[in-house]
Amino acid sequence: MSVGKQRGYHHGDLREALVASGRKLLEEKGIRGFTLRECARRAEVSHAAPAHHFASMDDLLAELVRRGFAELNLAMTAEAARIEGEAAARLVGLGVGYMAFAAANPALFQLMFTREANRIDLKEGDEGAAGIRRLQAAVVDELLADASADVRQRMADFAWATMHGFIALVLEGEIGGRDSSRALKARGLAALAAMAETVVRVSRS
Amino acid sequence: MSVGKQRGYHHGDLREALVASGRKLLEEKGIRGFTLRECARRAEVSHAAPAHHFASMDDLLAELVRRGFAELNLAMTAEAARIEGEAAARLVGLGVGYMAFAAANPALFQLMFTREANRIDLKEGDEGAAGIRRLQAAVVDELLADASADVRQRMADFAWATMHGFIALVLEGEIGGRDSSRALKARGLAALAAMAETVVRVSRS
DNA sequence: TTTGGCCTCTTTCCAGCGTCAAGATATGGA
DNA sequence: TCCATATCTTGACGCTGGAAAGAGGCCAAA
Repeated sequence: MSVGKQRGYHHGDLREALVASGRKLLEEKGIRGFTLRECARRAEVSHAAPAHHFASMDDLLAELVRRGFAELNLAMTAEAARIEGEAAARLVGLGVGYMAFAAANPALFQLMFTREANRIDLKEGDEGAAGIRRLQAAVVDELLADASADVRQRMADFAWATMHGFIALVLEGEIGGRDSSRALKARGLAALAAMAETVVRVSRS
Repeated sequence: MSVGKQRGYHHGDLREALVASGRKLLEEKGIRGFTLRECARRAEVSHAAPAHHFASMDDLLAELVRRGFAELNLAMTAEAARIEGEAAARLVGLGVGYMAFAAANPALFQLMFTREANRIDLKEGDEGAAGIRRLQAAVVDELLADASADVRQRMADFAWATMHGFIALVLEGEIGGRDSSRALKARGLAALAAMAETVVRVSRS
């Protein structure tokens, strides 16, 4: 409903409208510039209306984070599926999907991974980043089928740390601040390649 | 002055007191729970007093970040200096210092590396994380003396990404959430070892 | 079709926030 | 000693998140 039409007393789908305006606002102003009242304003609704859909501002932020993880999962899965090659190539693919999502949604990504500093608690049933860990662990386990559980865990740590650290530093401008997008991608791929190579080497030892 | 003594109209060293109370408050409440008025309250001063020492709240936060980078630099330097071994061992040492600082100051560390999302701008002369990059680059260059500038840069990226990513994920509870401190350190050292080994391997090819 | 209950949204209010302006007070050099 | 200046307080403004109370529209049961 309501594309271009006048809306009456009821909004129609305020919850989704708040999620959409909230997400845009988060990217525009950063987490500290995020306000519930501005979200409501952009949804053309009174400042108290959101309370009927989200118990608090943190509740809306938690929903954004939840959807962010779902999308991140999708981005990684899609990129890995595009690759027909071996497990090592798929490991790189997961990293590419991870970085692509982060680059497209920098503020949301940073919020997803600084929930502690921002005191954002997910709901009970919400699994957070567990899906991402599972995606990676599956590929690492495939590469290290003969290794001990300990080695497999350590290589999964290492793989996640490398790809997470690289894009986190890029988002802060600490890596490749002046690089072209093209050059930056090359640097990212180089980091992912070094990571995958290390995992593969362990599998052969 | 003033340990246990009554203080008069003037505080004596309000600037340092605000930095101290601010840092504690940041760790206690997280970035979104940080308020200038609470800093002032803890320094036993009126809510408007900080304005004479910091132009704004962000100005105080920027000062905390600035000092954070200085301390991080020190922690890394000290840990690397403790090590008498080869460059590879010192590279691991830098990572140990990095992680130790982050673990001791989680909220500050996360703020230092999410300035973008938090819209914290450093002052003109402030070099931010450049010192950290230099520390790492020096060791990596030593290991890869014969390599091209491109390879050296990519290995520096890789080294920083791995150690940053690992501790960032630990702070979020994504890695080693249930581990003992001892087990967690072992996992961190394993990640650093895998990283250093990769850099060394490149130097031999 | 009418009616009554419920969900959605608005209005109003509160305390706390960052920041500014104006006034009070102490300090230290002339 | 005196006064300019730096430091701190008080009070005010508009903003925020949240609670409370009432108005408006929807829908199912009668």
